[in-house]
Amino acid sequence: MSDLFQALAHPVRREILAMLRDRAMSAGDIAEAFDLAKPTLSGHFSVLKEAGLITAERRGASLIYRINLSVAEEAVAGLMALLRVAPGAAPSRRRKQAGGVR
Amino acid sequence: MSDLFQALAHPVRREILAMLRDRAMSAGDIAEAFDLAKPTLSGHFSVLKEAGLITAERRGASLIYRINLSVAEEAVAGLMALLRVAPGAAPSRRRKQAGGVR
DNA sequence: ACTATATTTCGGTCGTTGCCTAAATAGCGA
DNA sequence: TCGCTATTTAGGCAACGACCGAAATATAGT
Repeated sequence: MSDLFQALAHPVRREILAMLRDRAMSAGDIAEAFDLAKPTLSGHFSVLKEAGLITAERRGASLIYRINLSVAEEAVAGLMALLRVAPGAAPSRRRKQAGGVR
Repeated sequence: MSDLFQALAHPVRREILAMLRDRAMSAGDIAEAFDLAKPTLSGHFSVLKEAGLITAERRGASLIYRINLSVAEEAVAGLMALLRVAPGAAPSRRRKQAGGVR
């Protein structure tokens, strides 16, 4: 779970996930979308793969990356569980929350 | 949005949010739950407050922290939008995803 | 005004992350 | 096998984040 949030913490990695959400792409194609060196992107791929958010498949000389939907959903579910917010929750209908201090 | 994910990236901060989800607590009370120095926790509070995830209210010499549900929901909504996963989504009913590479 | 309590701000250390260039690896076609 | 393309690994450096102890600030009570 911690790896998941860690992976999601970097804007470039989130953008990569958003791109892969549309379609599978090669490392090179993804890299072209950013103004960063290829090795830097490769490092980001590594973090995402380690977290399980993406998978790689070799196709010729290229590596095709795809998003792993089940893990992505796990991330969302984990965050919802942590904050205990309902899915389609409207502007917070004030679920029961113990007074605590006040 | 980036501040939100950044704030959620640290396990201690996530735990703080989970605690505050139950009830509002003073800085000291929260600090007691961790084996960390007070200044360290104070730094975490600062990050969470900056992200809008918590708010502080002074009560005597103490500072009472509360979670900000609407921002918490915004975080969940943001993650769902990024990954485009449905809320109660079962084990991924394979939404349409362009073939892209194959 | 002084003291005690609660919390933050300050200054510094240390490990990690993000980025780069250069070099290594992997696959493919001639 | 050689050469070409695609991508990763290695090495190094600057910036950042997390942590601590000490000092500063804020509030309340005496």
